Amino acid sequence: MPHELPKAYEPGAIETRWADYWIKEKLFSVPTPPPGPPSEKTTRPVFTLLLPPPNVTGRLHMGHMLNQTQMDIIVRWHRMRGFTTLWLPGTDHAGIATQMMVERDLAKEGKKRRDLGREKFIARVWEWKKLYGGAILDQMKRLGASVDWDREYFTMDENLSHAVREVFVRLYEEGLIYRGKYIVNWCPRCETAISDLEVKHEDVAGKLWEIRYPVIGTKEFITVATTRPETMLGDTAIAVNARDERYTHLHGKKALLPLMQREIPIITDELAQPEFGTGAVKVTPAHDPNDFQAGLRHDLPQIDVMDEHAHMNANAGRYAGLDRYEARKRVLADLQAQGFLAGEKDYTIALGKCDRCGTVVEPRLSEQWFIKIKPLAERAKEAVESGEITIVPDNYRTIYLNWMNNIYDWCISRQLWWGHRIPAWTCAKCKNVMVAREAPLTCGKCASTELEQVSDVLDTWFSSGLLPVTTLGWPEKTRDQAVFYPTTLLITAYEILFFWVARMIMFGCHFMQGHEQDPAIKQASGWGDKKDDSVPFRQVYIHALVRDAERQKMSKTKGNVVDPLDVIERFGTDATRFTLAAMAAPGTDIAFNESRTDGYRAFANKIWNAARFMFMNVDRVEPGLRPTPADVGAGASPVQSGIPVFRPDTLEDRWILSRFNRVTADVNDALEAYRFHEAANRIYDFFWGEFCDWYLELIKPSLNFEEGADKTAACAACANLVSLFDSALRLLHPIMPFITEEIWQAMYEGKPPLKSIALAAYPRADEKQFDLAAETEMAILQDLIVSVRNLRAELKVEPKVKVPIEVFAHESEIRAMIEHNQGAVERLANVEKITFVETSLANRAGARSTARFDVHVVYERKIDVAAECERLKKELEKIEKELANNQKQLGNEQFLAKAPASVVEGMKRRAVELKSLQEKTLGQLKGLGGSRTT
RNA sequence: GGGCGGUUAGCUCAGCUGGUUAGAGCGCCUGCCUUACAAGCAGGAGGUCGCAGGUUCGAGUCCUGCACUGCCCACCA
Repeated sequence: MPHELPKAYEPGAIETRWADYWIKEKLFSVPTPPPGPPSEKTTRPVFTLLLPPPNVTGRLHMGHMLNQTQMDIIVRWHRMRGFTTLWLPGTDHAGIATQMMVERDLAKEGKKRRDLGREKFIARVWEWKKLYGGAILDQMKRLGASVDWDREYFTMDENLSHAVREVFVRLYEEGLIYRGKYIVNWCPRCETAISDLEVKHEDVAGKLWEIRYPVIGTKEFITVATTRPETMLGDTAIAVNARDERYTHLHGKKALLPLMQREIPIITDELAQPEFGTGAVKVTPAHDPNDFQAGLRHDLPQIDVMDEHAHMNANAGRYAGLDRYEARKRVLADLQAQGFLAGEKDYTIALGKCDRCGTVVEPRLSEQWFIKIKPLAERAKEAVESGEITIVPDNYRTIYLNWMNNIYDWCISRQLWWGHRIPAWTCAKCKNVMVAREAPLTCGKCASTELEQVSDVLDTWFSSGLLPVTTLGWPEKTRDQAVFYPTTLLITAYEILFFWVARMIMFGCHFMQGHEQDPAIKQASGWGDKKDDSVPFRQVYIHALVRDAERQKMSKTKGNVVDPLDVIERFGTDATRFTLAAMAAPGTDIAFNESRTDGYRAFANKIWNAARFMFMNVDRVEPGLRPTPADVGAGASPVQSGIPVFRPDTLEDRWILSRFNRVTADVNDALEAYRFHEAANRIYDFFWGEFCDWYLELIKPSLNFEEGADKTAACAACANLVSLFDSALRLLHPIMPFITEEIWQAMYEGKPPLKSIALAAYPRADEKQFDLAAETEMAILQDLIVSVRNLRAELKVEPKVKVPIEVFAHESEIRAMIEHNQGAVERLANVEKITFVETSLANRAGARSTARFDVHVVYERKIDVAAECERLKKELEKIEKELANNQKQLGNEQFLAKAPASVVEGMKRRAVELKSLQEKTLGQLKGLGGSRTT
């Protein structure tokens, strides 16, 4: 074994080397399972996971890293447990986001996209994509994400685009896609419609203005309130509530719109609520969704007073050309001057802003394409209600269902250039619009050949919502689909629960329903009995957001973005992954804290040095020893797979074997429930706190031929050490893939039985290896050693001085056990000699007692008597407080009657212990000449 | 306006279905370069679990109210 390893672990070179190796060897590629009769290989369980596709021109941030770390842990874990494991990577063309970046780039040259024209602009975006696209995938490689790189996709790949067109046409034919002129959210900067989800509301201090409209034929005015006075230029009515008696006399009358001198009717409509403001409301059908609906009810004209830049247009009369806010100022000034402004109040408004660029969104009347969402939502709701899809943690289930219940039609058209173009054509002559799979040659209505494709593209989420079906070959019926659909799991952040997860469920259920596999394909794939399932995945795990150390959301504008690559550079990928795993308790956001990562870098170093220890000793004792290929990869029980079988002989062997199996059980359970922090912490505590701190220390004499150990014993210790180390590495591998691979490969001196530890079997707990007796005995031994160390510190014994101790064992078995492990006590507690005595040592100074033994360090104390008295008093106080509590409980008949026997029993045992401790501490205090003051 | 979280040691966080003495990492204090590891080892200090009630033999854990804090959803002028 290679013992010439550097003393400190340097992750950088090692990590990039293995990352490259995994890719070069195509270790994580999953070819389509071969046709033919099912073989053992093809009947293994399948695990499929779709990577939430990052934006093609994006850069890795902490959120990605958390997301990918969790996925990689789950994926590696499944792979090691023998699943056929497919993790599908890809990138999203990210319509608006990418277009914005290129526009910004163009702006540096002083150009706008319209200067280039559509075709040239798109060519430029593709260039940009070539240049910057996929950078994030390279970054993923650095994380060790074990995806199938041979199946990488891009949402604008030809096959995916084809599927998108097919979906559009089908939905249109089913009447689920329609086109119409409605009020949509319009971003004047992006010059496109955006969906409700892409609008972020923000409470800002605004004003509520009251405007008086003269009622024609009277001397009265009717006063309305508005937060957007500039839209009054497009008013086509005033509404009052029919129940509102204040306005009964005005029903049917007309008002004169100030500034525009237009006559508008006073109508009655539920839109106006008597409780609010003056009870009268201006109706602007072209600029407000509610007014729009009211307009339809009353057949009101729609007067659009703004253009796509939110500048006033010709309909705004002399305000034409002004920006909306400039127009607002002028309108207000004019109203004021003419005496129509009745009041101004402070008012908090929820201002809608474009999710992408932050520009204030303007409700705008325009021709758009929509998906009739309710029919799709029904099935998507059912899929979750029925448990076909489970959402973890389950509070997101409610959130999801709520959203589905209150869903509105989805505006899918965007006035952008970058994206999937809508497969619809307009006839230049008769304006007929045709939706088709391929460009039609002639107009279906007037036979004209002057047809032009609709210029809009689709919302990015339209294509990403289809990924589970399209990446596996839909609309064809492929073997991949038969095998891998439905995917098993989706891991994502809650931010995109509605944007993406909900849409995938809607689309997946809709398009896979009845998309029965050709029986021949099913049969040939060897997966024939798979239930026909339309859901895109069976489980969704929602994880938290990564925030900065101050819990702030990371954002570029705040400048508090932690660059994961920077962290990786300084601490290593393994340590960074471990940090994210260890902090990822379900439910709460993660405040990323570098000091934790620093701690886990130390953990990696600890593992490294434990490995060095192993290599050094094996080399010295039995250089030929190395793991044997025996069971690697077969899913054999832990500790026994792949290595010289672990043969417990000594107490520490039995103990560590038992502990390993318990930890293994816990880790598997934790991963099953996505309790990453628990899995990580269990391994950490085991490896450092038990394996390194105790086991390695305890086997040193055997390895060094001390305390009567002969060659056989030394070899046995080496074999067990190698065995256990191999298992521990496999247990840790999903979280820290690099260091485990490095050490594992080194153990096999470059000739491993498998190409990678990633393909080896994951440890499984064997309950037969649980050894309660060994754990109990070991606990006593540890307790004894710690007690002596404790006493040494109190007595201020020089570190190098070995001291004699006296031990009174309360039971003969305990005495025998301690005698048997005498060497360990002497070494680990720096003890010269152990003398067993037959009477209690409790009242002596420099003594300590537990339920199982009393121990006394024989040393002439040079202690500060006063300080020691203080300590004892404090100790006593604590004991007595607990005792009082304890006695109270035990004196309570209700408790005795109702509490489970084991609890009562424990309480009684504790009472005895506490009383004896109290007595002994008092004795010590007296021995020191102290008295109790409490 | 609805809904959902959080509040535990100086800092960052664990604590699953209520049960004997509430844990970890970092930081802090004391002492050690003990031939795997000073990125280490040994020992230690530090918490009335946000506040107030309630349920229970028993509450950090369950219920109610309050306070502070964060987030999501929402077409009311």
